[in-house]
Amino acid sequence: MDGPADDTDPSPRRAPVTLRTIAELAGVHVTTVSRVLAPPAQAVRTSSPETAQRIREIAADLGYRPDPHGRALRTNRSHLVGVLVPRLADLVLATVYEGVEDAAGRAGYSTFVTNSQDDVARRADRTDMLLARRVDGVVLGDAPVDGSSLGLLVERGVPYALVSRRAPGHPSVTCDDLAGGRLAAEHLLALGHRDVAVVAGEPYTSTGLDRTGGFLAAFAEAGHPVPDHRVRRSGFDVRGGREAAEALLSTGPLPTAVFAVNDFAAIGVMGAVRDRGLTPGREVSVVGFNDVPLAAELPVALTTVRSPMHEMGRRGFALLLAQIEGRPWSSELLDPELVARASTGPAQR
Amino acid sequence: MDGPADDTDPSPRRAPVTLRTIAELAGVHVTTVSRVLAPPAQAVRTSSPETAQRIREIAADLGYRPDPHGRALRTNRSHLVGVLVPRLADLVLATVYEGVEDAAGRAGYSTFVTNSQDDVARRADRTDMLLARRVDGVVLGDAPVDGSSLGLLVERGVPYALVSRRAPGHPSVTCDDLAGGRLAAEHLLALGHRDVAVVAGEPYTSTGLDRTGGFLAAFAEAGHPVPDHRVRRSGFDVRGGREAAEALLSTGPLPTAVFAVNDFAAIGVMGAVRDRGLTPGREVSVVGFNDVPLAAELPVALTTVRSPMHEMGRRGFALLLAQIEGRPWSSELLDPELVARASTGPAQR
DNA sequence: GCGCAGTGCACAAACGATTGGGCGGAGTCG
DNA sequence: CGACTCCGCCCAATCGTTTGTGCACTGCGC
Repeated sequence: MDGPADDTDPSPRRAPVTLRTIAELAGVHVTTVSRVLAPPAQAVRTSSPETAQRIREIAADLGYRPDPHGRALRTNRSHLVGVLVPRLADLVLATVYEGVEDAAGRAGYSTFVTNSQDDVARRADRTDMLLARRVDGVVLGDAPVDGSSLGLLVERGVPYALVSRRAPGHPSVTCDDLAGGRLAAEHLLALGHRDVAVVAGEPYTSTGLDRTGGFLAAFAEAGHPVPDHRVRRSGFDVRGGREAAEALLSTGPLPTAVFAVNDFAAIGVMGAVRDRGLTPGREVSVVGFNDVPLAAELPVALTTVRSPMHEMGRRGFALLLAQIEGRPWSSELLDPELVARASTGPAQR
Repeated sequence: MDGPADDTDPSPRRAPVTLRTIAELAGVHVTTVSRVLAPPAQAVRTSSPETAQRIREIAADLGYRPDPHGRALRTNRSHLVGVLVPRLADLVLATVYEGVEDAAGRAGYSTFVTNSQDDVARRADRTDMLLARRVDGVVLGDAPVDGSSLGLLVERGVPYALVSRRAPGHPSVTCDDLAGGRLAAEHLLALGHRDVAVVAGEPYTSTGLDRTGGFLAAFAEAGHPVPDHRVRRSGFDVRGGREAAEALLSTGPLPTAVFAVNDFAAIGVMGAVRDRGLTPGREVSVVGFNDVPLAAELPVALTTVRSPMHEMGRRGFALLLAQIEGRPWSSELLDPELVARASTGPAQR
């Protein structure tokens, strides 16, 4: 269709502008240029105002951008961070990543993001790739709750921060999922629901565990413990939610409400509910988690617990940066918020 | 919660292993090591089998990974490519990106991905950032159909490839969207639909334009031209589809079918249909585009035109790589495929 | 007039990898 | 036995940046 570029190459990748280019034009040594152009913070041995001004003008004219490889080689700082997520096609993690990238960009860092697919071998492989790229640190959005898989990083002394999923003893920024589970429970309790079921997510994730845990604790404390057979593990996607819901809805009496630990799983639950000729929010209430934009737009708008996904990403990067720069830091727990919509209503019996 | 790391730093980021480390252990010069470890393709001036073997063993033992910065500095090749997408939180582009990353990884490249938000200023800013990082090329998933915004790349002589959206005269790998629009039209025509509407996407994208164009052409050729007021631009997300559908459904007689150029927009259309007390697939048929995984899982499974998103990403990278390596290349058009589901049925009057 | 401090630069050595060139030694051939 | 070839390896320069140190000059105080 287009064919190879003809050989009268229009722009032969013109010679890059380096410190030396500028130094020659300004009639000074590269050292001087380097010092002038360095961030003001470390401005020792400064030049005369006129020289500095002249150098800055030339640099701006030529559109000088320091070569990150030269810099990295010399300083042993790549200004690169790796980001590991289960799947980028998962809207939740994609949003978290946007937050990471946002904060990283502001701090002069670039990010590599890659999918681990929640697979042990692949995670190791991708981590290895990131380290080979000499990243300054790693943001992990896919950590299993037992903290396994962190060994390689710890061993190499590479800073890391967990986001979305936490693991005890490791730096993390997560949503307060226990509190979030409770919010969902309190909402359903207030609506009169006593006989409920939980689509609990993957048991190796703190998100699944904590949200389920908070929910169950609140029901137990209210005097309505949820029996084990009403709790079922699931994937975090639509199919996972649907499958779990089908199992939960087909055994014994119908629960009056279902809590799914993820919005997409909740969408799957609604599908299963509808398949049985029922309407979400009437015969069976459904609560999700995360409040993805889609949730508000569904035919039956989804009641859900909003988690600050973007914010988690931003703070996760900040936590990582604090470690990289040797500043004090601490893990964070961000507040969830209940958003009541049409998919929940008074318990019907 | 965790506090700063205590000062008995467990692993002081142990000294990295370089060519010199290996050379000293093997009792040879770094040059020799470098040549032994270079990809076999350029194996000139090779060493004796014994030396090579010894070097390779030491390298493997020490887990040597060449420093990409040193290499980039010397070779002027960073093995880095940039990827620009409108939004990573858009499942379609996230999937395309997975394809790019997949192919890039196999070829020894790493990728920076970043959101342009379809905003001119932001796109320029992000492109600039990518160039500052010295990428070897750029994959563009957000190109406007008029090819504007490509100036900076052309001017700098940086190779690029368009994916998902094409622009005449620029290298691209896209779905044959014209054919895809026709597929949707033929499906509806076969079901007896004559009075249809189109949710057309953004007019600055080839995806919106071509899918709409193919659809309209097929209806016109069948003798049932679609009047202008039945075609409405829209965003590519649920909200955009819903808004466009509300406008289309509220003027004049109800169309018997709606074609949305994107699955999420189609979900919005289904929401609007339902809001009017109608059922998708009965009173109003709905066709989407892309076949995202969610489409099959919806309460009313969505009829849609499948586009090879992952494949587009992989081939897009291959197209870029061919340019980087100076091999011949050409743009590609991948075949779409109709997937009929419950959201379409015979025309009802 | 001399010493001294301070200013404004320059010099040079790294960081890790690649690569053209050179140099001994062994093998080949006449 | 000498010349030539080729093998196997080393030398040194280079990419662009940062940074510790040194040097010349100015101006000041005594």
